[in-house]
Amino acid sequence: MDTEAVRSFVRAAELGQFQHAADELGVTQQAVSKRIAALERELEVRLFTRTARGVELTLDGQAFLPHARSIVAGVDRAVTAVRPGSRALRIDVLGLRSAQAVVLHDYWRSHPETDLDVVTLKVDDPHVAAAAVQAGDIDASFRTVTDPATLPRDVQMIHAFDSPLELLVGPRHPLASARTLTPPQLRKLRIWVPGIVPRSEWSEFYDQLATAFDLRIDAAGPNFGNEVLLDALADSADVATLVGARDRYIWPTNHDLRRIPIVNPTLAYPISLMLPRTNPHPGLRAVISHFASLTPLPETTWLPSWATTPRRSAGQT
Amino acid sequence: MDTEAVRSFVRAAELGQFQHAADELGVTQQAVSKRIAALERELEVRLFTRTARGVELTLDGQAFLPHARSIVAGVDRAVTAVRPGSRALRIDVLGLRSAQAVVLHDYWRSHPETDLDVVTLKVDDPHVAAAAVQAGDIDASFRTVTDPATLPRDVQMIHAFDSPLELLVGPRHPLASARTLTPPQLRKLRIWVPGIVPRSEWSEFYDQLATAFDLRIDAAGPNFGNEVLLDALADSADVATLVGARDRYIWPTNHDLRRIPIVNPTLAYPISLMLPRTNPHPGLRAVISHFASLTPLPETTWLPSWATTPRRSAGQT
DNA sequence: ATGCCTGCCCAACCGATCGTTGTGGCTCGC
DNA sequence: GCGAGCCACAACGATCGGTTGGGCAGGCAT
Repeated sequence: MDTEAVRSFVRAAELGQFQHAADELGVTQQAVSKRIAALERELEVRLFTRTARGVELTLDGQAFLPHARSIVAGVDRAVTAVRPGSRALRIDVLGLRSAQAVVLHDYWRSHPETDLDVVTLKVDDPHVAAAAVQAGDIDASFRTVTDPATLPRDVQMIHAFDSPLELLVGPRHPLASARTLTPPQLRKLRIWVPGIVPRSEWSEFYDQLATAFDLRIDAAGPNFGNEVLLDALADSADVATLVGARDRYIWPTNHDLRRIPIVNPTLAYPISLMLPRTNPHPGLRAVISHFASLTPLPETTWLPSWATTPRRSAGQT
Repeated sequence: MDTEAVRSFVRAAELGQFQHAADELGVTQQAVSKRIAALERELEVRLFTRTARGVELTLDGQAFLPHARSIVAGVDRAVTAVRPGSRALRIDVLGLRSAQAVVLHDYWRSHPETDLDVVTLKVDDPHVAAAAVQAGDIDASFRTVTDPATLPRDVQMIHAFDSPLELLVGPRHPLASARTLTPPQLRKLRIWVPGIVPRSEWSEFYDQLATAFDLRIDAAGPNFGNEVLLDALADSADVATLVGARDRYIWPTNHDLRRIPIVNPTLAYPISLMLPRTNPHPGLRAVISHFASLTPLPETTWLPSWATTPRRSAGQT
C-alpha cells in the first residue's frame, strides 16, 4: 500500500472531488484516479461512488477513512521524527525500563500531543552522550558526569530528579517480609549489582554508598541481563540487589520478588539531564518543568557527593 | 512511502537481520535491502548501521521504529475494517453528533481495543438501513421503525437506550435562566425542529409529543444545517428547539445557548438498534451490554406509543 | 431541447521502480 | 588463513506510476 495513495484518498474524501485533491497534491486528476483505483483493487472494495459532481464515500470508504487518517498522521509523525532541523523531541535514556523512561512515559501520558522519541545510545560513556547532544543527534540525555567541567562547552547538565533506591529480594531472603528498611539494616548484606561499568558514575555512586553506610556492594561480575539477576535473586536466601523505586521490571509471577523501600535516610541516585546550552529543543522546557511535579524526597535523603553541592532547581532551561 | 517497506523495516529491526526479515516476508534479502535503502533515501536519514552479523538501529532508526509500528498497525486495522467476512464492527448512526454516536464513543473509550467503525448511511428511510443490515453492508444501525412488522425477516430491532430531551434556547429567551422545565411550561412556546422528514419516526414522535402536552412544535421548513439553527436561536427571543441530552453540538462561544433539562415527566426518544437476527457480529454483544450501564431514566418518563409497550431489556442479542 | 461545462474513466506512452539472480566485499570465528 | 554468514552492487525483466489525449455521463443555462 502506498501512503501517497492513502493521502490522496483522505483528501479526496474531504474535498469530495478527485480534481481538487489532485490540484492540492500537485498531480493530475488521472493520477489520483489511478491511486484510488489501486487502493480499491488492493482492498477488494469500492471506496467511492462516482457521481457527476464528484465522488462520495461508500460505506466501506467511510469505515476506511478514519484508519486512513491515522496512517497519514503516523507517516507524518514518523517523518518529523527523523527530519533534521525540525524533528520531534528525542531523548536518550539508559534503558526503556529505567526510572528515566518511566518518568518520560508519565510525561507523555499527560501530554500525549507531544512528538516524543525515546532512544537509547548503545554506549556507556556519558561523554559520548554529551557529544551526541552537542552534535544534535539527540536533544537531551539522562546521563551524568560527576565533573561538569568535562562537559563540552555547549552542553549543560541540570538536575532532573532524584531516584530513591529500594532493596529487591527473593521470598527466602531474611528481609523478605520487611515493610521498610534503614541503611544500617543493610550492613553486611550481600548486595549484588552486576553490570556496573568501572569508573562510571554508577560505580562511583555505589562506592560512596558502600563507604557511607558500611555496605557490602558487589558491583563486579559480568551482567547477563535482568532475567539472570532476577532468577538468582528468586532462588537465593542471602543475595539482594538495589533498584530505583520507579524502575520498571518484568518478573514472572513465580519469582515472587519484593521491593522494600529504604528510609531514614532515603538513598537516592540523582538523575541529571544533559542538554544543549544554546537553542535547546523547544519541547524540552515542558519536560523539565514536569520533573518539578514529581513527589519530592525528604530533606534527609542521602545523595552522592557530586549532588550535595547546592542543587539547582529543575525549572530552568 | 510504501507500507511494505515500513513493515520490512519493523521486522528487520526486531530480528536484527535483513535475511531473516526477508525469509519471513517471503522475498529475497536483496529486496529488503532495497526497500530499506528506499526508505532511507526518502527520509534522508540512515536507519540501520550495517555490521557483519546483521543490522542495528541508528538513533534515527530508533526514533522511527515506534512510528513505523503505528503505521503498520494502522494499515492492518484499515484492511480489517473493510475486508469482507472478518471485518471490524460497523455501525450506522444518524449523525456523528447524535446521542447514538456519543454513546458509541463512550463505549469505544472504555474498550479502546475494539475495531469499531462508525458510518452514516446517507438515507432517511429506516427500511433502507434495515436492508443494509440484512445485506451485511453494516452490522447494526441505530434506526427505528415504528412498526416492527415492516422489518425484513432476518433483521430484529431491540431497544438500546432512551435519549432524554432538553430545551435549547438563546440568552434572550424568557426561559433562558430556568434550571429545569416541566412539559406544561413548554405550552404555547415556539419550538422549531427543522429538517424532520415527513412521515418518519421522528415526525411521528414530535406529533405524539405535541398532542400529549399541547405543544406547538414546528417541524416544517427546510433544514439549512445546525449552524443556521443555532444562529437563529441565539438571536431570537422566542424560538427554542429540542435536543437530546447526549447530543453533541458545536456552538461558538458567542452564541451563549443554554440547554435546559425537562423533568416531571422527562421526555425521551427511544433509540433502537437494528441488527441481524442470525449471526450478528460478535462485537455487538459488548456494545449492547454497554447500554445497560447508562444511567436509567425515571419511571415516569414519557415515551412515544411504540415504546410504551413493555420494553425489552437491552441485554439480549 | 441543445449545448456547454465539469468531473471521471480509459488508452497509450515513457521513465522509474521493484524484485530477481548473480557476484563481490566485509567481518567474525574456527 | 579460510570458510560462513550477511549485506551491497549490478543487470535484467516485469510492473507500476504519472502524464497527455480522448471520451462519456450528468447537471445547468440558454
